[in-house]
Amino acid sequence: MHWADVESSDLPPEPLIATGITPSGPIHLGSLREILTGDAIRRASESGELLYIADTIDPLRRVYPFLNDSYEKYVRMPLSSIPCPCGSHESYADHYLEPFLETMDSLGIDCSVRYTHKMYAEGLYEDAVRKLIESKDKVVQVLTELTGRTLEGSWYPYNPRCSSCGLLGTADVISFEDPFVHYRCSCGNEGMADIRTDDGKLPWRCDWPARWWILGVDCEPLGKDHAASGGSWDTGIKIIKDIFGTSPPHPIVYEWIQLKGKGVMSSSTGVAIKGEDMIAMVEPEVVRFLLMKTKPQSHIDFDPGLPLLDLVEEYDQTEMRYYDGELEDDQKRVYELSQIDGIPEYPPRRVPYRHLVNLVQIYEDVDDMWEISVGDEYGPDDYERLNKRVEKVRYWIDNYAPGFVKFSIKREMPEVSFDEDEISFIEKYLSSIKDLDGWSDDILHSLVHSTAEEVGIQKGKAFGIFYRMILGQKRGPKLGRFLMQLDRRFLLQRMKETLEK
RNA sequence: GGGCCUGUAGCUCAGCCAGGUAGAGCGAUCGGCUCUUAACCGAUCGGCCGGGGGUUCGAAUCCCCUCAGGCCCGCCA
Repeated sequence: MHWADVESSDLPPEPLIATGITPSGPIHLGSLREILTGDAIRRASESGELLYIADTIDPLRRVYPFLNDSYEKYVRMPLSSIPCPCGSHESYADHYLEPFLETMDSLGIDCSVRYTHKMYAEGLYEDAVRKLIESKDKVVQVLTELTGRTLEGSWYPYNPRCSSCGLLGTADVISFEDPFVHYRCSCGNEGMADIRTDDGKLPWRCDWPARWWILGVDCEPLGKDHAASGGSWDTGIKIIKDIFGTSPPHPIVYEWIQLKGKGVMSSSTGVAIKGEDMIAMVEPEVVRFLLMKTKPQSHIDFDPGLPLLDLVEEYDQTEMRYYDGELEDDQKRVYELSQIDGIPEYPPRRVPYRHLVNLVQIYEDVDDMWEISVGDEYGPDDYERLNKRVEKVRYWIDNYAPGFVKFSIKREMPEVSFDEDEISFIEKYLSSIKDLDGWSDDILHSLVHSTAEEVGIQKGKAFGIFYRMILGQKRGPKLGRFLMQLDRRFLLQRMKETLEK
């Protein structure tokens, strides 16, 4: 049974699944794992709802490396109240959230988005805050017991936001006169926070169980950092049981995704691939595939370089086998859970990604590529799919491909020279193919061998001639196939030109 | 010190939850083809399932112990 089906069998038929993020920086593939894990569970359940809770009231922790120094003054201010870094979004939080929400949409994730600053502003937290404040001693006891630390005397299960400086966590609570929390801020301001509004927030360890209680959460994927003993998951369980009197959600602990050779993905260190980047380099189905085929508790070493091609190829192959009926149940399920918008009625035909890496560098224009190279083998229905994949391949080549896969056809004769042997090779080869009717990969390829033998030069040298003449570099794509992709007149013309020099 | 996860073919992993003849992809080798790469097709090679013990007619799978690796564990989230 697929992991998503196993997990959902432990849940009520219509579970409420919650996941969340603090949008303090670019949102990366690791966060995609959280929401996609939730999405898989939702799909595996008969029906149910998936929530994406953006912790927008959370304060900016520090000036991250990707921010400029002007953000110093916003440290400790809620992300929803900080100006957008680029100026075109409503807030700092939206700046990072918006592209990610678009990515989630492209991935076919059906969820409703909640913003914690709005949840507080709408008064959703009122009862929870009151309960926690009234049970303060009990809360302190839980946190002390489970975390093994002692809380400061000034600790309070509610952090007011100072009405003067706008910062969170800088005020000491003096008293609670329902529904107002009286506080004194380190900036000198004294004020009152209304727990029915977003005048303040709960500290994380209280906020999390409060959410479960308020929303009635049945299931929540959580990163392994939360799951460590004495962590916020442990304390959350105890708080929801003892203070709110209900049960905690069913947890699904997921492992981190590492960037091959660079360590764990993390927004704050910049070791990360943004969600947007993922769907820019491969189809969204492939992104889902990566996460659906891997159990949440296994860590993933993601390598966006050459191994990315293996991933795409594996997806294509799984897809073909799905329609051939060759897949085992689990693999079938992986394929189904990887789809964006239902399972295609007919098997989608895709030009192999690996092959496109070459074609894309030969043809600037997709229509030329279609016309000259792939159109014969594929039908009109495949054109749109090709077009999309070509965009992905281009993005990959520009951003993640290793240098040796890159080349460009030189429209003008490159600055290269050839010795006598090479010239006579070109002459012989040219005269062989000039009047040849049936060009094919094999013929062009084996002709290189036979011609090289006739002229008496090394074969490696013979192959190199073409790359130097056409690409201006020593190596290039597999030759027979490559020459076939070129415009025939261009190839002949280039060879003649070389001889004339 | 505590927690979670992972050790299965050269590499990446599936199989473990519901015990019943050890799998896939990639790589390698060979052939197709006197044949560069990052293509294709076919075949072959490759593993006392980290180690030890237990349960069982039977263990990669369940239980206990052990070794190795990864990550997490002040506050905050």
